[in-house]
Amino acid sequence: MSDLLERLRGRGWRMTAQRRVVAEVLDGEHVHLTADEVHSRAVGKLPEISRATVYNTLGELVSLGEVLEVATDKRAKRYDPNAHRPHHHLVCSQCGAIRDVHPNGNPLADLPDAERFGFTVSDVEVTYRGTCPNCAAA
Amino acid sequence: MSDLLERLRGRGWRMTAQRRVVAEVLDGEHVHLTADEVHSRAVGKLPEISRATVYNTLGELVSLGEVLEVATDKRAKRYDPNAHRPHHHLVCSQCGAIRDVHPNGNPLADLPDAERFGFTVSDVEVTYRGTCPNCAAA
DNA sequence: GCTTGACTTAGACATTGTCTATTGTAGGAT
DNA sequence: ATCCTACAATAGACAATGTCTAAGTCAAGC
Ligand SMILES: [Mn+2]
Ligand SMILES: [Mn+2]
Ligand SMILES: [Zn+2]
Ligand SMILES: [Zn+2]
Repeated sequence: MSDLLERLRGRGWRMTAQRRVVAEVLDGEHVHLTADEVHSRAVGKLPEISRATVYNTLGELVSLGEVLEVATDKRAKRYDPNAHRPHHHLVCSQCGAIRDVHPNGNPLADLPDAERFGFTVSDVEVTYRGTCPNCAAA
Repeated sequence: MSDLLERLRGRGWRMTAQRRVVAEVLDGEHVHLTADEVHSRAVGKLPEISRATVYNTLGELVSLGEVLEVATDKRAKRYDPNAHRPHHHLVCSQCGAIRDVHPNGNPLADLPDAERFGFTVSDVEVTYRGTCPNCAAA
């Protein structure tokens, strides 16, 4: 995720301790944290960071296209740093675990013209739901 | 939607004015209202109905499988009375208009085993995004 | 090292959702 | 028809999530 920091510097971002910490927290695979989860973890690394800064930074990262907002959970938005490799999500209905998945085919092509109601369709989001191995064992 | 009221009576529901009004508000095609939108419209028909009752009634309808919660909008849950005919959604990114759509194929079959991480996958939700004819004209 | 405008902060406020204690009533019993 | 009572509705407190503002701070260019 240091390449992210590079890109952001290139876009004129001031590199503050807060932004570095948010970027660190978002680093990794299958990361889909809520804003307050990002805040908690950020506080672990930089105790004085505020909620407002976390919300601001996440909002900026989304505007820049470096992070995606996903709605897999019907309560809070989740923030996904895996913005540069298109993918969908598989969610455990019991524990909420989320994995990135790459289905075959192109779901966009499966929407017939007759079902488009004159819309220009540009994007599709697929959420699979089920039970993860951990929850199935229990 | 009077068949809905019949089914609910069959399930032991007391028929109150409030529940009738919520059912009326949810009647129709392509209806995907937030709880507070349901409340506003219900107030138009029965001014003294409370927010709590609307939330309670919607929650019960969801538990009974008569209404679906959908997460097409990343802020509030939306309530969909079209629970008995499986479908997906097409959303205008600008004005938020939502249409029910029926894509070809079975997206569940498009998720390879290697991409299931040991989950038992039971359901899939597809959200198409684009621009509606109204917003395109403006 | 200054300066300055971008950044951070605390906390108020807004929206969405949940819960409880009290009051009301639908629908069966009489 | 009236009474009873368990179920339902209500007001409003509380919780969770998200937005905004005014004031203080500091990264980065000079
Ligand atoms: Mn993801
Ligand atoms: Mn629908
Ligand atoms: Zn699980
Ligand atoms: Zn539109």
